Amino acid sequence: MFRLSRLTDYGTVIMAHMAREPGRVYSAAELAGAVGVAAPTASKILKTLARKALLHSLRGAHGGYLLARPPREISIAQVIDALEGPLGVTECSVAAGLCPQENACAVRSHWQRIDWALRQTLAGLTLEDMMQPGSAGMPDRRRPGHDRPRSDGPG
Amino acid sequence: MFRLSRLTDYGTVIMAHMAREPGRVYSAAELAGAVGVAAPTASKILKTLARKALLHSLRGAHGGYLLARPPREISIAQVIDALEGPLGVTECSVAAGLCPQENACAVRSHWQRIDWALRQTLAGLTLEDMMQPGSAGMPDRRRPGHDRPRSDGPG
DNA sequence: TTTATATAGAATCAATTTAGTCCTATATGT
DNA sequence: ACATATAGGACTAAATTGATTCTATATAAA
Repeated sequence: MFRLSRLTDYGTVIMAHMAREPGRVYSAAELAGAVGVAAPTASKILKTLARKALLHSLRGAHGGYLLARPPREISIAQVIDALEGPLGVTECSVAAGLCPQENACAVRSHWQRIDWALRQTLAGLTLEDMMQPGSAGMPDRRRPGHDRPRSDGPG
Repeated sequence: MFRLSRLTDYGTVIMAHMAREPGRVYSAAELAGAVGVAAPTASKILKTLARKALLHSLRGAHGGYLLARPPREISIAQVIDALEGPLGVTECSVAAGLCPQENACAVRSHWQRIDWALRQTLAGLTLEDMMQPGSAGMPDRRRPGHDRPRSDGPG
């Protein structure tokens, strides 16, 4: 599937929601309601994000969570790292080689390049970007009709 | 983990191996040995790739598989599509209508854009590229997947 | 024609991963 | 003291994945 886990997906939505009022304290229950996930699930995600220092937490009555930094200083790459560990397209692109053959080694270096490109994309996208609806406010968007990339093959 | 499945990983290695002699017919058993995966596993991957028309298959004695097109005309994006379906970073970025929050969700369009960028990267990388050693030789190697033998035998 | 080889495809089984929930401890405002 | 809220871990259930097995079919060669 090549997918993020659903918890990570929720996490980005929660973070984007919080980014709309950066200084505010949100309780787990409130955020669960706002983004439409079950309370224990939201709570689990928030605990992880707090442990990874992307959120600050306040315990006790009227406690909750708030962004540890301004939205423009929190990247999607950081959120993904917090919720599912170092990103990598294949196991061997992260850990030591799995392939006994020369050509397999060649494959590995290409995966690593892909990882790098992907990381660049995700590291350049911040919560500030993510909280804007649609594609209107995208930092480096391409306009339709200009600069069309080559298509994906025989399709 | 944001990873390709291991079968897809094997698939790319198998395809890269086959790309070294594009016109040649390889049996499943031979390829299994060459890349170091169990024969039934290689077979399963090859069947799928053949069904998706990235390989041609020849049945019967001295049968096997060969690339359906020259290596430079087969992209990694195509291999991934064949082995794990349409790539997409999140569920909602691929299929509409799964998430009740869809209309209100600010992040969806951003995921779609990331999908697009990733696809461009993978569509631009062909088997011809993959079979060239990229940069570094690899210091250590290990056998893929099957260092954990399953005992299904007596007992 | 028979036999050995090899893929097609479905079904199955086991292991792992993920999602979701629950419980107890601790901190804080009223 | 009490109500509220997070911390952290343990636990269960479900989905996904990896790997195997079985039957059918096609082909080359004896």
